[in-house]
Amino acid sequence: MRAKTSRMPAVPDAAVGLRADARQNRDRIVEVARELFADRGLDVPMAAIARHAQVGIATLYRRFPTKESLVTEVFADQFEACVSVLDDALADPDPWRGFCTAIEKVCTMQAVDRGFSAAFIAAFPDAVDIEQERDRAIQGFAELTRRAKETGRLRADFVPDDLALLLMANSGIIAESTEAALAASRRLVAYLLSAFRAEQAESLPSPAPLNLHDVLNSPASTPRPAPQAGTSPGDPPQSRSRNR
Amino acid sequence: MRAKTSRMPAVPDAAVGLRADARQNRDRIVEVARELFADRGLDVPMAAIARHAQVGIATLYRRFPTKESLVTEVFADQFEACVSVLDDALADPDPWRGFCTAIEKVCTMQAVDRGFSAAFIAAFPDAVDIEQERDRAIQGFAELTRRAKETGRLRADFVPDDLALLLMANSGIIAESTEAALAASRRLVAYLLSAFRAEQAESLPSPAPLNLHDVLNSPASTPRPAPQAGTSPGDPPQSRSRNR
DNA sequence: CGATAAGTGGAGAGACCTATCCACTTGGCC
DNA sequence: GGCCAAGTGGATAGGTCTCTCCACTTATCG
Repeated sequence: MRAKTSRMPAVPDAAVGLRADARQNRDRIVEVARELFADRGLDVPMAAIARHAQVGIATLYRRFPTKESLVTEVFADQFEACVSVLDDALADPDPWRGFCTAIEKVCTMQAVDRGFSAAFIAAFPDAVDIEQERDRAIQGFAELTRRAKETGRLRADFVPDDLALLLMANSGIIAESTEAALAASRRLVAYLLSAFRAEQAESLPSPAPLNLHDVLNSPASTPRPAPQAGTSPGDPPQSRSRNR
Repeated sequence: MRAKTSRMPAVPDAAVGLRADARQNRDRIVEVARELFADRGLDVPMAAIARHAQVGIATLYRRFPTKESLVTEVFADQFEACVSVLDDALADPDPWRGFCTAIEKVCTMQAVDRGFSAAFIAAFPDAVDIEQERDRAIQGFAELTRRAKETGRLRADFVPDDLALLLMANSGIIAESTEAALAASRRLVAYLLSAFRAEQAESLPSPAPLNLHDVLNSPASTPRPAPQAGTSPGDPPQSRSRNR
């Protein structure tokens, strides 16, 4: 399975029939977008991306019809990196160590890259090939969890969905500077890994509050226009005459 | 110190010289705002708040010249509730138990109220009276930490600023439904409290990554216009002639 | 009861942001 | 070289949002 080496750009699939200059532009767009997303978060305006990539907005939008599609493309390989972190973890002869380092690595990636964190937690609503990877990742982590429990180092009442908990918690750690975020994330992860160890099995409250599948998929806090409490239906004017 | 009973509206200070009807409106605005913030987050439009409170936007803005001021007002007493949670904790004869329940309570408040969570983490840039309370809270928590360590139940390398870590992490736990968020938060807190116990003192990475004082004060992820990557200075057009 | 300061609603100014349109350019094949 | 499909930039439409302005209404006090 997965014959292709799968790592690095390797022609992003959608950039095949493009004219040379067009492709160069496309590449620069993605590159610039990745950088901007990383340190300003997902809500940098499309205009800023275009400007930094030195193309017109139109060009940007022809290549990526919607902002979401750009986000998806940009983070597709970041997600793949996560998957390969998991592969490494599964390959580790010591499952507990694999478990710990996998979590540490992914959380570091999250802490270092604002946009990645947001995109990761938020939405890959379409992204077909990602969807596949995602399921593989979930299964892989379940397997890793099982093995780690088998060694007796991971507490028995840990559930794979707790990873969702951890990822969301870690995503809350967003400091002014990247360094601070990284340090904070590291300490949080250290605390949590310590809590995951089998030794102190003080009973935990509920078994599975958040679903890992959802966290890695459902649309959530993406650039989407935000909850919207305005003119939307279900917001009746409610009479209460006064004045006039 | 703090002679006044301090709990419940008790005339919010700024609503003293108001005409009867005006004051009624003001109260309704705050009440409605609290509800909306709680379940839709801080970015409900001012218009929606005005509509629900059945006043014109102008009224809303005369009472609260800026959205931030409304947010501040709304969460001032919620913050006070936190402070009193801390007082309770300090009054507990068992410091470790006080420590745990204080954290549990505050995190529950955060999980149950989207807006509170955001406002808490985010910004009280002006709010003079809050500032005072905040310092008191920080000192109080430091004292609680000290006592809890003294009992030997809290690990020695815990630092008060770790509360900032915990609060930010907990704020990352925002699910679709409030119940899910609550359950998730509870489990996260349980994990973390377990990690805070003295027994497993596996060494932690860095001592103090986030500053509690900043987390409770500095402007951050408030409704503020968002990072802004657009026309702002330091975003040069960068020549790269092509076309035209 | 009336005068008047206090209070009010809603239109709209000014910023942003995503996304579209269209007249113009240019790479690449003959 | 020249043709033309492929590619391009910038103006702008259309949507939000916060906050301002001003002509009108009403509580309150003598």
